[in-house]
Amino acid sequence: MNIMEEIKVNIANMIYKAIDNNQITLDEIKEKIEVPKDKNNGDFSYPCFNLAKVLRNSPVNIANSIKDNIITDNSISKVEVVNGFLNFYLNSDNIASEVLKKIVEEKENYGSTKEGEGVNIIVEYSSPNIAKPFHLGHFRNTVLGKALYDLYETLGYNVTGINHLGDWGRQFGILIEGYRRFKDEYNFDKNPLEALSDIYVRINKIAKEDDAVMDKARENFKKLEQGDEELTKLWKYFRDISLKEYKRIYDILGSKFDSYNGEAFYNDKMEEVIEILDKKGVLKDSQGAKVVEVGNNMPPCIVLKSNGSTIYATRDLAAILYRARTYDFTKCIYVTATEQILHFKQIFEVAKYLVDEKYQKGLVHVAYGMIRLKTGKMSTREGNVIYIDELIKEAIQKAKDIMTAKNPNLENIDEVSKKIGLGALIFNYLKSGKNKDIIFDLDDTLRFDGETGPYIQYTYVRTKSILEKVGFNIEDISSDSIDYTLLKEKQEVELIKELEKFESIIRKAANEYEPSVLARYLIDVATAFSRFYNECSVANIDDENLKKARCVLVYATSIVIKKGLSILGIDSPEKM
RNA sequence: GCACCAGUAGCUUAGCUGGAUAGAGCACUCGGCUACGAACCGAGAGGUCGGGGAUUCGAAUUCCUCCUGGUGCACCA
Repeated sequence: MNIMEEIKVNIANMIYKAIDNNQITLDEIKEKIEVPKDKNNGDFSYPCFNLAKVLRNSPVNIANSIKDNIITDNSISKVEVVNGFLNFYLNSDNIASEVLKKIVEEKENYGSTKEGEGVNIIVEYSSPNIAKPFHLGHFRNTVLGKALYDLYETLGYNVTGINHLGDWGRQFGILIEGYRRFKDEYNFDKNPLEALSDIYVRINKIAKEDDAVMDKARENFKKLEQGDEELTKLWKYFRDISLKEYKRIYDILGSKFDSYNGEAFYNDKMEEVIEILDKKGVLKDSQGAKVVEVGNNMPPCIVLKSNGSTIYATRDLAAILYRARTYDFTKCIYVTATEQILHFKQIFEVAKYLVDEKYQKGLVHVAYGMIRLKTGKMSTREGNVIYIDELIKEAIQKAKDIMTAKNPNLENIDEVSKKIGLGALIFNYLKSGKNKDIIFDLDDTLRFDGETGPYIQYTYVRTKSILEKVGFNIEDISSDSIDYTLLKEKQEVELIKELEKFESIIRKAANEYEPSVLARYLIDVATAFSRFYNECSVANIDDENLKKARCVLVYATSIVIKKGLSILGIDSPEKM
């Protein structure tokens, strides 16, 4: 339990004793205690309105009576009654030393816990359909999934990242058809993925108007599924080209995968799924296809198409079975766009028949909003997309331009501009809730001021800059020798309270599958530090004891920012 | 038509297990570099929390209804 949580429990106990009425339980009190939005109303607040009925008295009288009877310890500096709220002000001396001692002791491990030890979690993310270049949609997915991966890992879980490549399906029948027709028109040595994608766009246009082409595509895929040698070779070629290009981008983004087993991997694992479903008697014929009813106003889940072919749902079901056996997961998280909500609802229902309840209940779909252009939805087939490669290049170039203007003598300017450019890009896609659709706007995406990645990175650079100037080294200090009660300025206390939240923020972000919680928190930390920085000098003061205490505070801030950004997939440069 | 998501300041948004004056950032106006880095900080202006009803001592938050936008609704993934 972290520091504030302990204090909250403590306060609940004090109120419980002060009320001394057996109609109110300790848990009820604890549940009602809240953190006031306005800091002027204290650190914790207990609204007394709901007591009015039980105690047959006015909220204000009740609050006053609690205030008169309460016995506080030295963690509380003041109790006040305002409009029926009982407000508690904490003794900041205690918090300062508890928080900073903890950070000095734990260093880079601050914020990490072991609560997930021995628990297996799968995060399936990125999962691009191969033969298509990486675009903004993939980017949002990849960045979100990577953050979830790291959030759970920080909480001690044993996390497995799976890239469920879209490397199977009728689209390959189409692509093969296109490749046969147009391959001679392209230079596959130079930019193979671009060539493939162009072919894919072209053949799709033709297939749209010519049913014969679509029939041919279906036939191709059917053959591929049956293991046709020539087609398998082609398929492997497409896959290799694509994966090579994706891995280049994953490397840039710092995302890690423990498995690239995509849909094709399950080609020989679907038969068992069909058998199990059949044995359980839930497989039904419907208009020539084999389906499983899932109820709840949902259309049935198609498991075999009327031509006997499998479908993506079949592969996802095979994956659930395989993963339950292979990874013994407690949670299996799927990161995809909102369009697939129905699909996952369906297969999660069907999973009831395949795996134990433990696994079925652990299936989680994390859906995120679409990224659209001002002109409408992105579509590879329509050739109307933002390619991530180009966007990254633009971001890095802009960072470099700014740095050559502001800090022309910086060493490693290329390396740093890469970190800043990517920081801006990644942060932009993680800072708001995942449910929100995003309408792409280049100027907005590449902002560097205000609530952005570079703002937080800049704050980190300032912490390092101070520590460098005073020659601070964490290894040299012993925490006991430092008087943290000297940190009394408003800005110091606020900053310390922000740093204290780190662990509970990580937990909240993970529980809600919402990295934006962490992203927004880092803005708060950076803002609190900037205010401190503006008001409280560290290097230029005479009081050596105060200087030491402030140095630790600066150090502690640097730890939290660097680690927080790293979870989001953003590097912290030492200088910029 | 049915289901899910979203609608908060000019723009991007936080707050949504009900609590005190709805917080930020961008843009705008004003102030702060002979300063540990101004990619910063402070102040100001800007809000019918999509509309209407209900529940409640109290609603941006819960419920109902309507409007707008997005997405999905059987052999694509």
